Amino acid sequence: MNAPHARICCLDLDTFFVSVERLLDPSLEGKPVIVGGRPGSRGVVTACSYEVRPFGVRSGMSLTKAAELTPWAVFLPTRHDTYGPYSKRVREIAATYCPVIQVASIDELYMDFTGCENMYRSPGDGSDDHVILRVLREITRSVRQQTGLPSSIGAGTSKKMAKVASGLAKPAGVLLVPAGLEARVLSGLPVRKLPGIGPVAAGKLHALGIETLGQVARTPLSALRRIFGAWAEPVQDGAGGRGSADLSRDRPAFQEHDPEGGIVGSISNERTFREDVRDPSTIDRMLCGLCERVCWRARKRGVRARTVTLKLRYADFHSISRSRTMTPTCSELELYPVLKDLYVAGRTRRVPIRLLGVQLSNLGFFDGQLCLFGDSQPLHEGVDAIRARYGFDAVRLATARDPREEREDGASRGRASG
DNA sequence: TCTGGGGTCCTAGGACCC
DNA sequence: TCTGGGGTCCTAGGACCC
Repeated sequence: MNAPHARICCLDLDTFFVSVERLLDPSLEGKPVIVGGRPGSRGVVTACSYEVRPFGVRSGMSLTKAAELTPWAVFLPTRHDTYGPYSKRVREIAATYCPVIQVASIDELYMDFTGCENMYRSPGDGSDDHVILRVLREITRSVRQQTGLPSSIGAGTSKKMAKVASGLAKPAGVLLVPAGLEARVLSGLPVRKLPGIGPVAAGKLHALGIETLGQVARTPLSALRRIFGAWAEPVQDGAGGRGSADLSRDRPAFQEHDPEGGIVGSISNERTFREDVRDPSTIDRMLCGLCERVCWRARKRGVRARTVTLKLRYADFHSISRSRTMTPTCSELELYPVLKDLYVAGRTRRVPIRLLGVQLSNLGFFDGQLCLFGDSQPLHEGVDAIRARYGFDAVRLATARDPREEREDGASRGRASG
């Protein structure tokens, strides 16, 4: 068994959504930019530029809070459809350098350069680690030249080490943690730096006086089990710089650039209302619209679901879910009545509703040629054919249509023709 | 810190079967 | 009829990631 080398690399696009917005509007370059939505809306920061970080703005923070901290920032809506092609292009560039790639998310991918050192060695190169470092710098240069996007790469002996290193390398840097030096790099870092330690676990660790990854590495496993359960060992290994280096073993990552193309275990859509809602017809319309949308996405992927789940969040943020497992389906005509049942069963409080969500899980592939829906098959085929050409909103169930939308449509048509 | 939307995985209890 | 244990499925909730 050969000793491990730092050949697992994590490429992470710096402030990805902001960077794409700047490519599309160069006047944003150098300005404080926050992507997520208008400051008044009920949303969170999905990405923010380095200009606003000294003021405390972070992704995940409410837009209201972000607007308090940096009212002078440029606030942009998140345009998810826009970013995918850039992500795909970066992936293609990485693939020209490395044979083994695992896509982790829209702005993050892993590469395994094990055995590639000699392929890249040129006269005058030093150690194998130096060869890899040179290649990684070349990759970030290529990404910048070919897409305009800044990126950082971390390298280490495991995925977790590479991920942490990429964070330390930002912005626009490359950092390789040589085999054997992991603990030295990690031991002083705050516990939140390790993937898998979130706000809740960090709070429990702090309560025990544990602040750094070095302390986590020295904490008895039994104590960590009480906090992390089944994850205790991977977390402690990670804190010590050990961990999985296998890019193939994990489930194939969800491919966000091609939202309907990946293999996923569930399909869900949820929506927060602009204002908390009591009106039953508004709730009904949202429920129907969400049901249509997840069913449409399932049919596009060729899957049916055995389980449907309704998610409901009250105005006071208390959330519940109600699910039912049944004969596999991807027809809104079958699922909508089930969802209404689940809603009636789950809506036990009189508090207004903040959010509704619908999730399909227990997915299985079906053969598109089979008669799936009985009498309603021609209907679904017709609806989906129209949507394939004109988009989801081209056809809607009557329940999902908002009478106000129709008035607005009419008004805008009136303006356009007048 | 008045908190989006898309996912993944784990836990724990109860039903049901052998 | 009572009792026990193990396995699997379903349901509900929650932590975490980007």
